[in-house]
Amino acid sequence: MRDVVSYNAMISGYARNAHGYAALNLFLDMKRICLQPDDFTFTSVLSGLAMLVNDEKHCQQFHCEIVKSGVVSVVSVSNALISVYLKCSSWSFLDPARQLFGEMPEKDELTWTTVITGYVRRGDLNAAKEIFDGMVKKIDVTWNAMISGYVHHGFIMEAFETFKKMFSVGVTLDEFTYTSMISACANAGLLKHGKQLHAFLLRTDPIPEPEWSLPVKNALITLYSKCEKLDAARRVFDEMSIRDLVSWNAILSACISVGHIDDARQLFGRMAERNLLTWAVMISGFAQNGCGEEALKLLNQMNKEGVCPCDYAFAGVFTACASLGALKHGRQLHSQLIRFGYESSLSASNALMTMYARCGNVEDAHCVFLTMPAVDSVSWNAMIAALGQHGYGVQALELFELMLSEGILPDRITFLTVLSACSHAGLVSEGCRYFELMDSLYGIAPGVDHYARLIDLLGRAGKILEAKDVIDKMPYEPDPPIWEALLAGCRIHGNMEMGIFVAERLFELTPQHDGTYVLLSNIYADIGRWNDVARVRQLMKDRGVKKEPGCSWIEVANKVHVFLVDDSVHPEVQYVYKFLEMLGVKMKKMGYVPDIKYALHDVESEQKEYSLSTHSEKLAVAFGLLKLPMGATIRVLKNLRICGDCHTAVMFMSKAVGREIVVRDGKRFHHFRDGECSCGNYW
DNA sequence: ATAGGGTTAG
Repeated sequence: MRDVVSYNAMISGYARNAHGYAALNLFLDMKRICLQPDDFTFTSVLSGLAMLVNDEKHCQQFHCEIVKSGVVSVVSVSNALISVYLKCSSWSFLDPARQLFGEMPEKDELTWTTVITGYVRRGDLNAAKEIFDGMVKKIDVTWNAMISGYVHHGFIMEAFETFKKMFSVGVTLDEFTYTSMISACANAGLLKHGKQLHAFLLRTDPIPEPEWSLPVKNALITLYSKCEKLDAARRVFDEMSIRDLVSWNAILSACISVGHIDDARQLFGRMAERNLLTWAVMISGFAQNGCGEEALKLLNQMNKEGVCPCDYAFAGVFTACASLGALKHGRQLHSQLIRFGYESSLSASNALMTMYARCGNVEDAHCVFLTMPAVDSVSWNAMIAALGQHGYGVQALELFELMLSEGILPDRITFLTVLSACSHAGLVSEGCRYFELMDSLYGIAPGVDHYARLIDLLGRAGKILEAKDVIDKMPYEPDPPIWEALLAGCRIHGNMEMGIFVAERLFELTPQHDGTYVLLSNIYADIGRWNDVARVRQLMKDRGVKKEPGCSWIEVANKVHVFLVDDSVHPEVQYVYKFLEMLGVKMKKMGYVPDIKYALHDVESEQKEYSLSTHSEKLAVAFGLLKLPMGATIRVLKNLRICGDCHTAVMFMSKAVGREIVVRDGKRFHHFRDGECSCGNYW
């Protein structure tokens, strides 16, 4: 015969196995045959319902039933009811839970802890804390729940305070406590504290190290990884006797974050099991480390293996397309993104914006920005940066002001992009003003990287002495980017004396960096001191410094064509040379004079002109003119900064052929149209 | 009732 006891057994069996509705049906069944449910029945059905998401209707129904049945004073029943209330996503369900909690004549640890974790999960740490403080007999789970709540919501100080208190009142720390605290240290980059926890765990924990739970060790991998201690992370990983997917993903992202892409590739290959996270990490890892093609291939492989890419994977491939300048490919992926239904994904859209911008297409970037259903500070920063890189300094600042007026607080990245935007557009006084405001109004202390932008801004504008003055007074030791910015200013404005001084500093700091030699020799070349040019070149040779070869590329018919200086590899390069020769005649008639001083070599003038005319950017532009359909914008990408002569030449080309030409160099974008460049010769 | 792995902006 079916009696209450047998129903209860079945219901609790269903509930334990997450069959909430099956449990519910049995309960209704009981009522149909007029069996009176008891407190155990209610507890079981409710715990089944708690496993379902967001069943608000049954929640309220049960509340009434329970009150009618008179079992509301049974602690386990009320506990279960509270827990179901707290699983509902709507805020209006907090109040009945809270009220029930207040009305309970008797509460146990579970009651308190359930309510606390309910609030923690909603991110209301203050409410959680209030209840926590009112709890007299706190158990370890309660402490751990509070700590993990603080950690998850970024309240590191509070997590530490709670941890200290827990320790001082003599509650035994368990692996939950350690895991949360170690991950707190990882998030905040607190290596010292993290290491102390690790050591403390080794010294005092009764559980021997090999038997520590996986989460503790996984958290340790992340701790060392986030603190840039790859060796330590690797050691933890290698010494684990059992590893799960989380361990593998953790060590994988550890390798990627320090740029060890070969190790990452190898680990990825060795993984017996992968999930969406694995793929996404690997794809963006490739993208960030200059392996764009591999990132794209991996997305294909993912599809082939029947794994549906998540939005993070898309963010990764957009980053890849951005660095490759693969606009067509990026567009195709954009439509795939929409087909997969991720168009409102924040991270994918942010990456998408940058993809369009870095492929030379600010308009589409702006379009993405405007149509995003929700934006965050990353989106604002990306759009401001896009405008700045393309030389639209005024628009960048307007957007920045709009951001402020919408109440979005700028962060340190925002100011980096704002300062660059000013620098590219020659907005000196504006840049200086924002630099001041950064600290005084927004409380962001400028970092050495902000100073480098300021130096760049002043240096480009010819305010070399002011820039030097800033360096002398700033609260940092000048690092190479600071000196490089100043040297570039000296180069533009022909300040030889300061240039030599700065070059000396750089020779001390980074003797292997080719840029210093190139800039210094250009300074000498500007004023015709060919002996010094030769001396610098010799110095380079003696020290074994190789100049990074210039290379440019262009996408034609979904294929990327790469050109090197004096290219002889590209199958159609001979046509390109011929075309350039013809075009050169027309350009010279229009007034183009090759600027020979940009050649590094001190050779005969005629040869100089020849060697200049074969810079990779000219080849790529010419190839685009030959191959792309009439009227299409030519988009060329270059690894180094565009040379002065090429810049002039492309201006003339744009006029001679009546085409728009966009060149992305190592620093920024140049939009050539009708003989002019968007940078206003200011780059 | 409590724990571990990710993304996008420079």
